[in-house]
Amino acid sequence: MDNKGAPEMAKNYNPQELEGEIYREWEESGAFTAHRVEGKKPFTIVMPPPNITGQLHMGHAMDGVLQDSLTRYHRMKGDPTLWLPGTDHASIATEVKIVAAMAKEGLTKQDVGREGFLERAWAWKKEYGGRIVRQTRRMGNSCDWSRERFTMDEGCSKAVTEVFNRLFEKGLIYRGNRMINWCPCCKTSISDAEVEYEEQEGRFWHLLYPVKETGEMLELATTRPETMLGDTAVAINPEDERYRHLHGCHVMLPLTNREIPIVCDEHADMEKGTGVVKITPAHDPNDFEVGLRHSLPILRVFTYDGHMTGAAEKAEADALFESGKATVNEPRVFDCGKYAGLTTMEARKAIVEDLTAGGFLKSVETISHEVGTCYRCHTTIEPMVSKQWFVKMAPLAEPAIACVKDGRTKFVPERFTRNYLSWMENIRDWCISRQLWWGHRIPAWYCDDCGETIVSRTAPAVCPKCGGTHLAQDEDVLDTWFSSALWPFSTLGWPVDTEDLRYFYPTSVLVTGYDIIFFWVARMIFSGCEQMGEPPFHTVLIHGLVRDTQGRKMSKSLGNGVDPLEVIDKYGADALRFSLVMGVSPGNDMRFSDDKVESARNFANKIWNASRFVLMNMDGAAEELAGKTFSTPDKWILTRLNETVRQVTQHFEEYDLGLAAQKIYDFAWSEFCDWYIELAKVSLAGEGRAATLAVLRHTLIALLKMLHPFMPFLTEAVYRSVPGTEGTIMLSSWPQADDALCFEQEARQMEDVMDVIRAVRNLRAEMNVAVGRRAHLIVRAHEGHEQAMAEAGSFLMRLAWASSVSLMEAGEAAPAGTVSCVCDAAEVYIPLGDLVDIDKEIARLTKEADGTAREIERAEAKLANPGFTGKAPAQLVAKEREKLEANRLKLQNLGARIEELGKMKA
RNA sequence: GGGAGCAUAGCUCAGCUGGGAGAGCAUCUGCCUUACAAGCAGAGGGUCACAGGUUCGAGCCCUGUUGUUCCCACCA
Repeated sequence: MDNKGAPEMAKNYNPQELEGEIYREWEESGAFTAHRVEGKKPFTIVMPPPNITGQLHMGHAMDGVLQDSLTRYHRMKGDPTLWLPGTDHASIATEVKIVAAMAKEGLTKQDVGREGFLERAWAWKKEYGGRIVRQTRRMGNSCDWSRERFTMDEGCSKAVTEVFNRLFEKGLIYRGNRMINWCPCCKTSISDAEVEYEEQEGRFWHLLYPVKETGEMLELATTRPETMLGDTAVAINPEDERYRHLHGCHVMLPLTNREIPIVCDEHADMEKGTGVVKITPAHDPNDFEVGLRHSLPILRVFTYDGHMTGAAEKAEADALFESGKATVNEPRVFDCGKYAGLTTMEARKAIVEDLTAGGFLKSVETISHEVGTCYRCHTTIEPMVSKQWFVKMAPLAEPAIACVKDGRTKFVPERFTRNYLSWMENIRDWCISRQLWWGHRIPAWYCDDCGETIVSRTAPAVCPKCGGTHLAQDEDVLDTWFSSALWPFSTLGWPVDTEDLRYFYPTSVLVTGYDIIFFWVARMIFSGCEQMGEPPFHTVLIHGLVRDTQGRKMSKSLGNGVDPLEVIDKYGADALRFSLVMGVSPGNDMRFSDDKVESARNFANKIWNASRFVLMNMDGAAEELAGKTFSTPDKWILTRLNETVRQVTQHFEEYDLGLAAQKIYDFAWSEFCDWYIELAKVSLAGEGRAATLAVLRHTLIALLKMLHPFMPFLTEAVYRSVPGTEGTIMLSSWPQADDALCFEQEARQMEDVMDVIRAVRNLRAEMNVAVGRRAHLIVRAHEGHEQAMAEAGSFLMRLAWASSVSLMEAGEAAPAGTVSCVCDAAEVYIPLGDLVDIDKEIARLTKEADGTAREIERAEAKLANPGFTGKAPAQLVAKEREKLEANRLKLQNLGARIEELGKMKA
């Protein structure tokens, strides 16, 4: 790319004309492609792969902007930078969508079969994965598309198989009958992390179970009376004096006439209710544990699709036992008889009715309690005993805890560390098998002949145990998070020892929302520690959720989601990007509103026009700073720029992107545009033109560079038009703070002049003097500011709308018929003829004098305090003294002026 | 039951290791001043939730209270 001259620039920035073209050029030129440079430390981010369920939403947009900003910043700093993109097959979420889509055609999974279903799934992936990638491009994200991955591509699938085998070989993966969370709607198990608890109103049924030995009625309470058919015991606390006489006794389970034991178990809490609790090992996690401790039968009464079991289910289970294939903890099944086939809710109603009729219901109470629901479909979760694959977590959690505790992995903001640790420290085994079709099929085969389980990297031909050939692969697939857990290294080539893997792993920063710390971040950390020997990233940058204008979560069902593409169409990608970072702080939610995008768009336009001004004046020539003599405004803006570069860089280093954006915004608008460009108009007309052109160019370039990570398109478009620039701004160098371009003293002097200008503007506005009415200014410089004020004339003319400026000697009497303002560096008199009202003028100045007097009083009190002068930093005390002196002087000047006016009046 | 966040201008939010409170939007006034009306120059508007404490000094640190949001937890 050769950047030459300024093209005709439109009066308003028009992003639509530029963005697509610029992105194409970036991509075609290979600017996004990461290159390994031996000896240089890389900066790596792996993109949290969006689900291929649909399209990107605002949350993705923000997530992407943060990552792209960091990526672009590091690329400009010269780090070999890789941002690796990809998508996630999202097993359950996608399957649910496809099933719903098929339902519209009147088809079910069974209708099309596994093969047919997977065909549809891949077609879905092609369509929606492609859409997501297109959206990501439109956001301007500079990811390395040559390294794009998909969780189910060949490499990632190999990684999954490899990890499964390794963990199995180490005994960290096992299969067994355990209590799992069953979603009767999705018809699959889900992990603990996938259960969302919702507060629901429920009932508390107080039941009466007759004790066989004593004939008394034992009262207990339950929220789920329909589970009672599966009760295999009643528990009391061994310490409970109330029931000591019942140790070793039995109850007759109502409606079934089944005799079940009364067991003593710590689980029964004496403080709660009657201290008696029914035990249903097949349908309650606690009861399952109690059942294990007391070797109670596990009796299932629900089918996997939410109905009561009957004769058929019972026969099936019995056959399993008879064939000897039932494994440990395999549940028996109860034939619910008259309730068989009812849904659990129907059964509840019927059972409660029957209990009432039989005199077994004592009372009903309304309560509100937390109910577990499926995070995908929000159906109430049914705890079930089921044969599933699990990852043994305790050994894996250990190093994952250690690396966060010893700081090898840090959370930003830090408070999420505690969250992570408490989860990891209390982790339970992870149920990884899913009764779904879309996903990585579990690499386990079962021998029909001898029942052997074979876990293998490739499909075995014969059973290693019996030599039989009747092998069938496990029907289930893995939890979608099993493959995303490997993302930081599977995407770099693992298990193959690739150069990318060696160079880019561990990655630098992981950027994601706090809502998936448990699902994903935690699992990546323990997977990285286990497979790679070191955690997958050194920093986890956590951001909040994007909410709507009313603070609600954006969601499909509420219909309050905002499509990033629509916003881009209307305001441009840069405006959207900027609105998603400006003023947000790490870890906190933000509200999205059109107002924010609009103001970001306005900012983009401001930059565009400031650039237009600079380029117009440059007229194609690239003035350099070297050898120039700078004016005071030149030195001021260079000093301010220097400070801004320093601060912005620091904010980037600390991941405070919101503050970085804010600093750039303030500098660009309030200092560069509002002041420097206006001041520059003066010197551009005079002999300082070349120097000012050089400073304008220098400052503009630095500003564009700092802004580039947030507004890549605009800054690129302008940068190319700046004479003397080469190539793309993307690959230009990040600005450096430079002490040689720091002029503190002149900068202060400039601020003094700006003060005077503000005071005059203020005065004029207060007196309603139109800009068109130019006025003569008489300036009386205060001691030490004579030189500065002598030089300030031209600036006052232009920025304070003076017709002429004259200087007054210190001792000279103030002119009559003027209004005045008193600043630190000078006082200014403005003859405004008939606009001047001496009484009003006296009142105005008196008010200001009063304020100044109060200010002096405050400072005096502070300085009289030995605590302050003794303990506060010397610099601060000095500053306070300086301020006091200045105010004393000001008060004196104001007093003199008021007195003068008083005499004039008389 | 534990833990965390938030509470600052009318609204949405910033505020770095404590040293006289800021922005955007909205409101009001005056301006098409030759980069920009998507703009310019001004103005008004805050007991920084409440109560204590530490400190010479607290929006910021500590304790408690209230309100609010969220996370975790096997309260049958």
